[in-house]
Amino acid sequence: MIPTITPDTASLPAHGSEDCRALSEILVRIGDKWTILVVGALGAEQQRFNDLKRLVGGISQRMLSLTLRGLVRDGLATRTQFPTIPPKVEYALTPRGRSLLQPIDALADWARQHRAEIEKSREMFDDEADQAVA
Amino acid sequence: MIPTITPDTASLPAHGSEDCRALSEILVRIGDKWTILVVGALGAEQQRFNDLKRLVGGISQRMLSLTLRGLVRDGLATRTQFPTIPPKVEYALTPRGRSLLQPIDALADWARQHRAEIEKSREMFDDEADQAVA
DNA sequence: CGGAATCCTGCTAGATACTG
DNA sequence: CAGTATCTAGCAGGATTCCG
Repeated sequence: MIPTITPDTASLPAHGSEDCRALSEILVRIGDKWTILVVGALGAEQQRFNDLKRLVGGISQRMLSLTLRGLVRDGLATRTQFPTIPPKVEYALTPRGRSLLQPIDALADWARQHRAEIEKSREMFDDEADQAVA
Repeated sequence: MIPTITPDTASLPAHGSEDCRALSEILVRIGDKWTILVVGALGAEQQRFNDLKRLVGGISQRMLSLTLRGLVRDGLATRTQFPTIPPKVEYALTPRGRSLLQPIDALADWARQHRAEIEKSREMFDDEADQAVA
């Protein structure tokens, strides 16, 4: 029986190959188009729905709503609604949500350090591809 | 002019709000369904195409091919082909690719530490939703 | 203001078949 | 063995509309 790596039973050699499926799971969770940006927008302080919408430029109401509900569902954010008129709802990161900022920042650091090189690699790669065609 | 956070001009408050778009970029890069698993499979040592296909269970030839090409394009992996019959191609992480393993592992650690709690939060959230319906 | 419901569409990724 | 080419279904996500 050879152990395989699947999105459901993922493993990274660095950690042995039992159950790193956890990594795959959370990447599905935070690897989508908006979650990280919303978490970032919530990072400093709690925010109201439309403030978040403005802060995270380009997001639709639908996707902001879905993203926030996902965060709340996973206990990464809280939703507090005030029964005023007009209604007011505030979202904030939970301690668990804030703890996510650290590995996220590590990734962001890596991204900043390697962005230029990666961009250069891409150009080289694409240029070679063009030459191969010509 | 209020600065906004978009997938193209992303920012995390933790790092000031100029150009954390880099994070969003690399999340698009590694946040997909297969890249992390392939990087993980390449983590220990170089691998041949069909070995990777076996290692990363469930991936199609097409997606493995596309994923590998993306990694090579970004200078995260190398492709070495031997003009033998039958052909033999080996993929390996570059130093840059290996350096990615560290922030990835930080994320994996976070995932392992919080997986159970998140799972519990989800069940609670879903139960409450069910009650609301009933 | 803060959503939910509906509709519609482009792209992703799986399956299959073919090639050097 | 190591891919590419083609076709297609499903779904993510945008736009729009309506509601408390």
